[in-house]
Amino acid sequence: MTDTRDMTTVLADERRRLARVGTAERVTEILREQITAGRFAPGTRLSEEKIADALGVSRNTLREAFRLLGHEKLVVHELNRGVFVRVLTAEEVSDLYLLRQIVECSALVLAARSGTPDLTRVVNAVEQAETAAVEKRWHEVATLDLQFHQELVALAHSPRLDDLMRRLLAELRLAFHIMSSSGQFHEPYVLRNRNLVTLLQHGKADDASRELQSYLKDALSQLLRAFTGGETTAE
Amino acid sequence: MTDTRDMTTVLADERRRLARVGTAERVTEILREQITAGRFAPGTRLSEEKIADALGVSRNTLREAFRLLGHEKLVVHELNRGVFVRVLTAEEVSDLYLLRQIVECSALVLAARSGTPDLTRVVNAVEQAETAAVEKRWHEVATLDLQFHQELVALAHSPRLDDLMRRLLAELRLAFHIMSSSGQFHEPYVLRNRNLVTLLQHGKADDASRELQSYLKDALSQLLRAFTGGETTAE
DNA sequence: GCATATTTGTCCGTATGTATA
DNA sequence: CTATACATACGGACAAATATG
Repeated sequence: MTDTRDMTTVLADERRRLARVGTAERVTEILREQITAGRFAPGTRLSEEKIADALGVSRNTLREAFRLLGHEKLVVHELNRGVFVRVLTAEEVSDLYLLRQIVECSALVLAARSGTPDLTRVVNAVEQAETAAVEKRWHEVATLDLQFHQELVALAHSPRLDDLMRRLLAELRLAFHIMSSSGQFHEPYVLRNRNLVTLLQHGKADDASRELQSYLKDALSQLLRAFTGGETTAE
Repeated sequence: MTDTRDMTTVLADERRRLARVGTAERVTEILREQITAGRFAPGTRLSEEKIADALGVSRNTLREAFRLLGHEKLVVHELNRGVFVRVLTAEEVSDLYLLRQIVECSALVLAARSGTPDLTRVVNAVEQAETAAVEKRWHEVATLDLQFHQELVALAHSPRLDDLMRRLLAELRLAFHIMSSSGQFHEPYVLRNRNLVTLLQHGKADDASRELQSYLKDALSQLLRAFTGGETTAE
């Protein structure tokens, strides 16, 4: 068990081990990307045979990928019927926002509790979103808005909280895609994001937490209106 | 699409659909049970061939179960080396408790916010734990303690929060099994559980939340001492 | 450092069961 | 009710990586 190899060799080995992923994982990533990007609309059935064929992998491997996506709640698995891109109900979206509020607000409080947080990544996300909004690049605005919130949670330095937030946002993308113009949806929140940053920069974490709470409440209302109101078919 | 069947037939069909699960799911349940009960010690490698043979399922099916357990973080999957029962580090246990505190305390606040919560299930869990503790049935005490906390979260009526808590506790069991006497560990907390219930019964949800916070802080310290201190081999 | 045995990763063919037109 | 399409599960095969002596 004694390691006769020098440090660089060991690290190179580790790196290879971490970098290398199996086919199933790669397939999972591809499908996740397609789903969160909205290219597979919610409700779509994902045929085992067609996708396995298209990606050039066996059905066994694809099934492993489906299980993983099912656990991430991006697809639902109906026995003997196949997997479908998840269709969120209004209740589920509400529940998601409840959890989102808990996670994000807790993260802010935690971040402030352990000294002054480093806000550079958060600030970066807001600024990029601001310029993207000016240039009306809505798709980028949406992506950067979500990244902003991910960075907010990252301030708490908790791997598990980060992971939880990542999954939450992936699921929420499903909800956004139901709306016709998922891009503009995020636009008004860029301003409020900036506001949040300002509060944090002045050490007012509790105020930021409260503002974030009402912020998310508004966003949820807007989303729910899109659900109950017009059945705005995407694209 | 018109449904000529009567209501009871339709419901019976639905019921069957919900109840039936595939082999992979059943295998997952069996393994989860074995792992959380501590019969597979953390670090143990789970051989595909042996387990598939023992359970009478094919390797492909077992692998699907492994993926599911991996996503629940009960096992880790090392490429070309197999799956191992997860070994938690001290950092991971701390992080786990951080999330646990967020989830449980938030649940208490949420429960109080939406009217007076129904405490019957919570009370039940405490009382059963109390009698089990008197009779020194430590294994039951442990189970009931965890159930108590699950019921606490259930007060918030959030499916997602429930699910999150369930997974959290399953992972925590891995940590408990590292200690020599995981049973007695829970004993002092039965008293504090009763205390929490009393606070809730008097509508003092905020006080309960604060008490729970220091409660969990103590439990974590105790756990970490077991980690860094004696390498108490299980059994 | 090398050769070997073991184990996993991936794919295929097939038989069975299930859902739906 | 039948036929078709599809998912489920199995067992076998071989390649690739790992562990062992």
